[in-house]
Amino acid sequence: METKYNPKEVEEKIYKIWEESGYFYVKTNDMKEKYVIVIPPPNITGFLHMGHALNNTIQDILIRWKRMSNFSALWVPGTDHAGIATQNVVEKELLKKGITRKQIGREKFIEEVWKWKEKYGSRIIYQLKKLGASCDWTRIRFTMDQTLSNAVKECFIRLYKKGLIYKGKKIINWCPRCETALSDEEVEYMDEQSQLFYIKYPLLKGGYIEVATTRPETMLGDTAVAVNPEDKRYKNLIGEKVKLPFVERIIPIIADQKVDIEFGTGAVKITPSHDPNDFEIAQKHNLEFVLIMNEDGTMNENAGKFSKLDRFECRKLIVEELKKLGLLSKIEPYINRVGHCYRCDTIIEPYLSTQWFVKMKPLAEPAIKVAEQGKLKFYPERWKKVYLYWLYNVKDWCISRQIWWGHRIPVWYCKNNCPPIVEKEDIKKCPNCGSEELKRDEDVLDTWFSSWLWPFSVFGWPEKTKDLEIFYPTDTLVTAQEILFFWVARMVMAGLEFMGEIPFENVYIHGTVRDSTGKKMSKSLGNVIDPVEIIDKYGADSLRFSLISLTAFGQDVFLPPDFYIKGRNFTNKIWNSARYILKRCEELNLKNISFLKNREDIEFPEKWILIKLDEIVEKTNKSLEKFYFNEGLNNLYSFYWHDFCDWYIEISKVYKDVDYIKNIVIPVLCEVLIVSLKLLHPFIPFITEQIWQNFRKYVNLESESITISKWPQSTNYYDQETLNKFERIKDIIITIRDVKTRFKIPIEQNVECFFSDELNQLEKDIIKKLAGVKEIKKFYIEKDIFVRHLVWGGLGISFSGIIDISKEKEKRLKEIEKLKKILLNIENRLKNEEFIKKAPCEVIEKEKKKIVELEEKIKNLQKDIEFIERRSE
RNA sequence: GGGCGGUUAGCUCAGUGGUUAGAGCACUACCCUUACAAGGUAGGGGCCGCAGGUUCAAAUCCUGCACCGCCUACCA
Repeated sequence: METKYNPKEVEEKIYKIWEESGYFYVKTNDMKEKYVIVIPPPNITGFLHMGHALNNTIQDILIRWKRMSNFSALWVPGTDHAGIATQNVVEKELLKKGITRKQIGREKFIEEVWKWKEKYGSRIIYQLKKLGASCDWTRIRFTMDQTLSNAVKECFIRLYKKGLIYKGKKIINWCPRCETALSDEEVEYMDEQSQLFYIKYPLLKGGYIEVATTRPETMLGDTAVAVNPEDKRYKNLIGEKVKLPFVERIIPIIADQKVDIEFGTGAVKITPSHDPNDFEIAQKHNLEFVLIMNEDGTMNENAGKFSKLDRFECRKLIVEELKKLGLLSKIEPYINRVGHCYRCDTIIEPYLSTQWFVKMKPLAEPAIKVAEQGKLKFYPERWKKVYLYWLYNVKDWCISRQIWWGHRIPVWYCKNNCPPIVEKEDIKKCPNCGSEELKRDEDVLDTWFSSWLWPFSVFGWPEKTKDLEIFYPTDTLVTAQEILFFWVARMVMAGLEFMGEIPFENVYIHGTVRDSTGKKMSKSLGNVIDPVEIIDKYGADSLRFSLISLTAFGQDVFLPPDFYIKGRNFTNKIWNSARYILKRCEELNLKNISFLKNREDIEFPEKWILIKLDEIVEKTNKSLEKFYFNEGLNNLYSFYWHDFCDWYIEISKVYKDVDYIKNIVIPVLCEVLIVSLKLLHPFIPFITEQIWQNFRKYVNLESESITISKWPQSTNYYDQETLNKFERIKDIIITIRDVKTRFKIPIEQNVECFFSDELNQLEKDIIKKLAGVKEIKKFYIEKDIFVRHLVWGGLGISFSGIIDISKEKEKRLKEIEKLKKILLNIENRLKNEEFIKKAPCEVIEKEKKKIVELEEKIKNLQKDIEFIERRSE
């Protein structure tokens, strides 16, 4: 074994073995209790980023833990076809060759997308494997697979027949660059510095009414001006007519409660085809609908002389012309929220359009119930409120997209105006009139319309497959807050609607990974830390360890650029400690080492580390059960490094009795190592597997791979006396080291020590080795001995030439002062009747004990001072 | 506007009412002691954002405030 751990050599090789051995494959004919996670399918266009790394590490921890705990643990992987994103990527590729999608046509374009998918679509899968994800790759799914497409069609048809899917003309979010409708969730709002324009609209009877708007170009589509019926300023104008500048349309002034008297001028222009509120008002008042834009964001013929202009060019021009006409009374700076396309960042246009919608209220009701009743659990729980709030206010879901890549809507229209035909199989004839002149709906479905079926479509729904029967519902969903509405809420609705059961019981929502200043990591900000780069340089284990160790339960994590160091150092520590133990096995030529069956006849250091080991098993289980991954991992870190390496392994070097070493020390070292490896394996799978393999030559290990080994159980091994004994030795050693450091005596320079209490030979040997002591003698006071008084007794250290003894006195005086303060506090607490009355007994007992301890400590310090004073006389 | 989260060591963060508030990194001193310098030993460093309150007891619970971040909403 090398002195430095080299993850690069190890990880790739090990992953291959895991995959080939089929450890991640779950057989349905040999089922134990199941534990199922379906992956949040990454986009085929995606690259692994820190968010993925965190998300998938957490899933892997859960799955590996459950797999070792004797569950049939299934993690279903897959990818998402990501309609708009993928279409954009492929379009850009084609454009490099000077080809547009419209030139080659729909069929050819889709072929191109499939080609692209075959080439690059599994990039992210490859990266997940690098991370160590133990998915069952035999069950990998893609949202455009035949079976999943079938599920989408089935879902569409069922909802359509139930009247939950309808086609309607409404204001939707339109992306003029992607030239498609978007759902409300796909729009990202950003506060932007814009302007509020105050425009005078000429009244037919003479004079003006002034309106305020942020989008003056939409005035070309105005069909009314609205005021609040209570507004005294405008009461007499209600029913009057306005002559709209430029288009010269005569439009009415109407009254509506919704108009805010306080805002702007109190009069609002109504553009029913380009604003959701105006749309509603227009419906109520039977106003005209005038669409003034083309799908690409240019003005259409209704815009008169402004037609063909881009919408923002048009805005500029309109403002100029209004100025010329003297109709622009003022411009105020104004901050408002502007919607952007979440795929291409283009400013969204609210746009009147005919689209397909899902009626959400009936689907939301059961999804609300399961959360309210606590059947669906959120970790951290606060997300339940967010989830419910969204569902209480849910609006209909616009599911049609005017793009080519995706699931095409299974609807045909007959030339003879028959009702739309909704069918799973492609049809040739109208079932109504027999006409063969049918036209299929051009649109495809929102990508999330396939994702919301994911927890059962991956198992073959609507076919009644064995997988579906066994694995649905799944157990835990691990995801980020960003897609709570997009995906989680909708999956719950779909699960309840189509399967009659929630798709998962636990929703664990982890934080967002940000840079060290709190910003989201994004390519455009240039603040991205690339996980793949870190895996290549320092190993997946380093990345996983550092990420999990830093990420508190449900909290966002701010990553400093050197965050991987903790994991890198720790894996190296594990590596070297294992190397040491292995070397000792080798030297003694030991084979088939078994763990101790009998823990009676062993010395206290062995007992101590085994007690500590038992304790860490229990702690780890508790942390994992509550999804407190960082707590679990940091406890393991501290146990392994500080208890095991710093203390026990060092003590293991003390023993000279070869039989005891062979029969007791080595088996204990091996047991602690192996059990620790198991506990660490879900977090850092590669290095733990590699060491497991290295030890198979020497230790009787239950399985050929740690991946399929048995998860440790605590045995309630405990003994207070051993713990006390160990603490005493620790205290003595630390004190000697401290004194030596203080007096600049090198650790390796052996000194003489004197101790008043009894010490057995083993204890003496341990102290000698770990504190650098030549000999330990019975305590007595002599001139050139430096004395420290411990709770356990007087400790003297022989030395020549103390450098500054007055500093020692000062230090003790300071310490006494501090302790006296604490002592006074506790004494007052104990004098307090309320405290005695109300505090639990054990707390009071604890406080009393503390007093004794503090008094003892103070006494010892005073003895030290007396000694120092006597010496310096 | 509403909601949620955060504010603890120089930095990134733990701390789920009960000792004298912790970790990693960074820092200081001494050590290449044959598992490990990606290491060892010892150490320095905190009005726990501010102001009140509840409690025998508050970093922890409550209220208000300040600042940072996020999510949401039809003030055009």
